[in-house]
Amino acid sequence: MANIQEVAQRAGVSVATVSRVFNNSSTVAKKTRLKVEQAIDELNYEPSVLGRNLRNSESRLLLVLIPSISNPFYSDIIRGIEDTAIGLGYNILLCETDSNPDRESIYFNLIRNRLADGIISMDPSVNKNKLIELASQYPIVQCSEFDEDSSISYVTINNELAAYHAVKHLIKIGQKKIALINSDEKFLYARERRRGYEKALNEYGLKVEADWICNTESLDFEDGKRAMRRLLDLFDRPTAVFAVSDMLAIGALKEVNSSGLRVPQDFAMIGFDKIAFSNMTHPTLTTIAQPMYKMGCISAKMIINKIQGKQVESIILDHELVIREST
Amino acid sequence: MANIQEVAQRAGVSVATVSRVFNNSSTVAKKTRLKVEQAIDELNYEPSVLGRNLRNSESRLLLVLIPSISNPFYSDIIRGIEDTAIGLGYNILLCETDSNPDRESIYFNLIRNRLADGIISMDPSVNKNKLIELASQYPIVQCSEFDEDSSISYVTINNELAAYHAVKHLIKIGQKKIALINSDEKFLYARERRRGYEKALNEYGLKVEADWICNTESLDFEDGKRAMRRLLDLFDRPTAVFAVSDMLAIGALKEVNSSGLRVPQDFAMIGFDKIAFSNMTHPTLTTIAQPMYKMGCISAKMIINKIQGKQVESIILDHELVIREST
DNA sequence: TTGAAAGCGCTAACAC
DNA sequence: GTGTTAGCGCTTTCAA
Repeated sequence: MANIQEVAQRAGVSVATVSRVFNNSSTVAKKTRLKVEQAIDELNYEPSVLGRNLRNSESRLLLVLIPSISNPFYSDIIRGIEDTAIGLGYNILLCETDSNPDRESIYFNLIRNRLADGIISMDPSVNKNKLIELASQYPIVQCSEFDEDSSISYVTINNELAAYHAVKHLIKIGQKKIALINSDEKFLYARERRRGYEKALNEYGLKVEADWICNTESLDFEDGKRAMRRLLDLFDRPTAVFAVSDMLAIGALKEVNSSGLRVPQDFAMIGFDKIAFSNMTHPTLTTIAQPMYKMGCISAKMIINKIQGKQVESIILDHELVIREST
Repeated sequence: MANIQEVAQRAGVSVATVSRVFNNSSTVAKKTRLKVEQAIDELNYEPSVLGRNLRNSESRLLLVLIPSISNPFYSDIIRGIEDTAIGLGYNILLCETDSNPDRESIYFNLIRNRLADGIISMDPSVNKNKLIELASQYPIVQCSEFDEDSSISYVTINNELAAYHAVKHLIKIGQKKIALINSDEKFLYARERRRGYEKALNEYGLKVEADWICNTESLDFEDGKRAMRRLLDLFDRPTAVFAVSDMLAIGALKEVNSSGLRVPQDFAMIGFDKIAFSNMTHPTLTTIAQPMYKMGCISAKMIINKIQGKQVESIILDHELVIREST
């Protein structure tokens, strides 16, 4: 593969001129530019990002940390990030952390190695202290997840209000015995969504039953199934469930279906996230939509602004109730 | 962030010695090594990958091209690639091409820019000629997809045989009217799976009905639904379907469910891929499992061998029939 | 066992 | 408008 030297030689100019042509520096005569462009074509030349980045100490690469790419929740966010970042001349390194601290440090080192210019983190169980420490030296933003007490900028939704709307919808369609399938409340969003759930119940004079609140270990289909099993085994069964994630709701739905109850006639179900699958279940799932694509776009814009030294502010976006067959 | 210079200064040695310590060169005295290691610790030094790579003209980065991260088919493969690659000192750049040639060239340029050392492509609709041209200059392997007439190494399964097994399973459980929901036959795997379908029918004296073969535009849920709708509207309806992808099968299943037919009593369904979601449907989906994780591991090993100049050979792996509720 | 120095490919400051 | 050259951070030869 040709380098800038050979192009310069072939075009009969200096390397500086070749560089100027590539960077659209205006101070190149048309004739010279033409000569150079021809040489570039002939040699099929592409500048080495390595050389350029070393010189400029930037890589134009963004790290995107996610726990698992198999979680469809992240698809649209990532598309938003990619579209925005590529438009602004940055490329994306998708990093699957598996919520594993070792995996995570590998990726953290990538930014300390200057192989990436910034990080967008969507990992809720990220090593908090390390992230905060890193954020004091390098550009970092959080998307969807965030820490209340750190100064890392974020983009997210109002989880409490969204949960409140979900539960209120169940109440409005006549449900009185509403259970909550929540994830581990070590996560901020889980605590917030629980608050929203309780707020709606209180507002309509419904009692919060401890038995009707399940906490799952993770957000998998199986967790949803298990939680639903537990609820159906209760003496005083609920007749509706608000699950804090569609995957949990889909697991719960599967369990309800298997038990012979009909949805929505005998049982109502509402999820959270509006993942693509939530429209493929039988029946389709009512859910809360987060503006994922937009969240991705904004977080990309945010991190790039931060990299370029601009001031950035955290943003809270609106959610939307999507009513489908399950309620 | 400290650089090698500062570490050398602090340790009272030359930069060459610091480099030796970092690269485990044996020719460093214990005492010197200790001094250097202390300086490294104190300054919290991490070598710049940019500098190192420029010098060595390697990046230890692998590109993984996939059409869409939201397709769960790729999850396990990618996990296999990651586990293997990270173990061998390489990091992964996940590239979503959206099957968009423009997107694709961005990533192709990354390797021409020496920002990546090799490519694992899983994109079936990749610009074939460009990929072949690139493969003549850079290390490239194909995973799952491949071209019969190119010399690019690949790892895949025997698609014809797998389809044959799927259809044979339907026949064995008494099905006689078996439809095929296939994707676009511009893809090699689609042509191969069709051959397997026809072979099984022929072997058991069942006629191949043109009406019972649907080709879909892409592999989405909606395509499966549409295809199933068409089949159910036929005067002479099939009573079983082999879909060449779980997503298509799940769409078809949804349509069957909605039409009031019961699965598996009135209608049998078999998919392909064993994506996680195929176990979450109602009823759960019988499917053909590809050894995805293993495919990932092998393709990673393969590309790294290729990068290191070793000879590599294409591999065909075994598949497995997973019988669940839908048949 | 260690150091000096060249050079990987590029950009930008400076000179002409 | 263009060329010369220093230097980004590192590894590796060569010499001591």
